[in-house]
Amino acid sequence: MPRSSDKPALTSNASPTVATIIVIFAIIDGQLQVLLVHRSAEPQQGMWALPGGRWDGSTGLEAAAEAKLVEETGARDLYLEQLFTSSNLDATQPSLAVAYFALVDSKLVRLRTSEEWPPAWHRVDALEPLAFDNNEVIAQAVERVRAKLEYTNIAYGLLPEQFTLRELQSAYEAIEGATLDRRNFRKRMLSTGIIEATGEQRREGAHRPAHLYRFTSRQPVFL
Amino acid sequence: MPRSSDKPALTSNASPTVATIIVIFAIIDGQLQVLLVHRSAEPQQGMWALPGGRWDGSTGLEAAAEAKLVEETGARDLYLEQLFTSSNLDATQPSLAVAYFALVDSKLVRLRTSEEWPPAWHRVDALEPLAFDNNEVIAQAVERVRAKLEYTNIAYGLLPEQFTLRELQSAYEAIEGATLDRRNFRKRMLSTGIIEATGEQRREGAHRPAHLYRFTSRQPVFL
DNA sequence: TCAAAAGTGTTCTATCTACACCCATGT
DNA sequence: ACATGGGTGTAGATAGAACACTTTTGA
Repeated sequence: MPRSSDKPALTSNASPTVATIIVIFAIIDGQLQVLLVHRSAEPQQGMWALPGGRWDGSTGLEAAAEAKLVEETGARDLYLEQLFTSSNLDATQPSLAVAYFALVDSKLVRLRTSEEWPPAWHRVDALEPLAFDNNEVIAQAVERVRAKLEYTNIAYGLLPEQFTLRELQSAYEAIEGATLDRRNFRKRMLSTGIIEATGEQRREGAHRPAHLYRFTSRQPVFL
Repeated sequence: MPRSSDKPALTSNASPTVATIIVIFAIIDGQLQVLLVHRSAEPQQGMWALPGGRWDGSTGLEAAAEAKLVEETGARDLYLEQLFTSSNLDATQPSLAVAYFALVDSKLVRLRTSEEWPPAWHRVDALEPLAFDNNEVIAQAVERVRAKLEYTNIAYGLLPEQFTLRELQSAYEAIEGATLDRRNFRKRMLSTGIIEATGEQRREGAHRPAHLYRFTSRQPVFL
């Protein structure tokens, strides 16, 4: 889908640089957190920033974002969705950033630890000022995830194959930033049909064991 | 927001070309229609396509899209929103297309007519095969507009400053592709508070005059 | 037997849906 | 007076919100 004009292209003064950046979410310690890297080079050296990198055009955009995601998390087959594209005018040359967001199961993630400042999880509700307009990008991503939680099954990206209803509810509560009623939550989840019981249970601790559930589909589904 | 990686950029093999394309919607003859241009040059010469053009980097992306919109419609201050960005792998060089959609009041539009094949409105529910993946882009735009109609005031983009409830309802019906109950529609619109009576009426034809309404806000508002 | 989390139903409220008649005007 | 579209209210159904006690287990 290149140009679709009926007119010849304008002469470009400088070739734009294109970057992909990713907002990677996980639920950690019952909190919605985002993965940030430490900038070791100018500009904005020393600040925390979203992972990303220059797009070299050798693959599709989404494939490039996915590669970056795998590089940072070691995990595959995660939920990945495009957010938006922004252009930057104050740079010396035209540049674009295509932002994505991803949902990962924190238990599957293995972060790089070799560097002096390794990537780290940060709570979205208490972020320091980040490089570029990354705070704004994250805010938009959070908004999108919150909205989609209501009418899609995207929570599957945050949870393992099997999970208890309590774990699912905790994920919802972390993202919505509110506590939910256990009975109503259960009714809602089961009535929409996005999850189903596996028949198995999990015993842990001095209390009644919890039934395990799975998502009926691990593809994006609208309700 | 250029690169936000902690690593040096990869060497790019070719500079990507970036294009903006716009899905321009209007309600015409009670139908949701989209503005298409005729491709006079290869590739895809002779096919209908979405208006767009190469981004030269001299302005922001959205400003470029807006300029194209003004060029095609002659109208200003319209609703414009980014849809998504797609990359094209089969082109000889890397390319990106950033798609936008716009809502315009058909009465304000003055199309160019000088060319042999001037731009023309086409019904979205009966589109022929278009250039590139434009059919898919339009389908996504329609879906987005339908969804946003439910929980935002974006319909203001399609209507003049003042309008009757019947006109507003017709716009909703054209987009949703369904007929609505007059009484329920009125209650819903007024209870959400997105519109208000102007106090004026409009007489036309041998029947009771209709009250006129306006949107309480002509900025994007979520309900 | 106690502590700790899992599991379960009912009532109330608000919202949405369906539906039919009178009103103001121009011809 | 009649044809045309504008304007209005109510009753039933549905969905969401509030709310407390019993069950199962390990220690």
